[in-house]
Amino acid sequence: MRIRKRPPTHPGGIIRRQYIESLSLTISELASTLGVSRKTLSKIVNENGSITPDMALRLSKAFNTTPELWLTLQQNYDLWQASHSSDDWKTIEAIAI
Amino acid sequence: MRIRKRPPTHPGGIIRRQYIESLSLTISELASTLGVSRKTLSKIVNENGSITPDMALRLSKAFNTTPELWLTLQQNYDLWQASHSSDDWKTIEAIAI
DNA sequence: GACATATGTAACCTAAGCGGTTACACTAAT
DNA sequence: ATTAGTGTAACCGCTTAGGTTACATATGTC
Repeated sequence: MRIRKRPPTHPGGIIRRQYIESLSLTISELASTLGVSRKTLSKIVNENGSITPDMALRLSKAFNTTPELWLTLQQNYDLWQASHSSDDWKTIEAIAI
Repeated sequence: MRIRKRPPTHPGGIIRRQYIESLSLTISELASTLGVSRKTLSKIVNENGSITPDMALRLSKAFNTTPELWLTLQQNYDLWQASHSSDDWKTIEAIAI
């Protein structure tokens, strides 16, 4: 796999820069639009919460994107975190084919 | 988004057909190779468990694939489930751009 | 200055998921 | 009959998502 030195962009940063700041939304407004609590969106935007499949569907409707976009961002982020939080998996031997 | 009538293939089914059956592995053997409990792998193979980022890394080492492959399969599966378990997100209005 | 709004965050709750061990019943092969 | 492999249940601990409520801190606006 490709090795990244720094963590991939957290989806929350993209929501903040590409949508909230660009469109002059407030977190409270957007949370209301998405039908989630202010806390839930705030955690994500501050890169302290995760995009769940349900949230990905909501974002895709609000921003006219695909839900996969958001989940893939989250996936890349989670994968980087997992690969740096333990070394166990590195010693697994490939199964002969 | 594209509409699928039936749920996307669960990653567990692929592990079963493409690896366990094709290579005549046992679940116990593979669990041991992956460094997880038999229960954890069994749940996944029986399509009752999820591929976590950690598990994706383990599978990628054992099968010489990318971890993204496994996570994307799981993502597609989870997304389909989420989109069919509630209709809340369907009524969200797109934000004007 | 007084007030309202937006925000981050903490405390608390419920519900759920993951992963582990142990144990039991079932099946299939030897 | 015995063994190996399996599904699965019961239990544990830990973590997380999401909600509500409440507080302190800005940053406005009148």
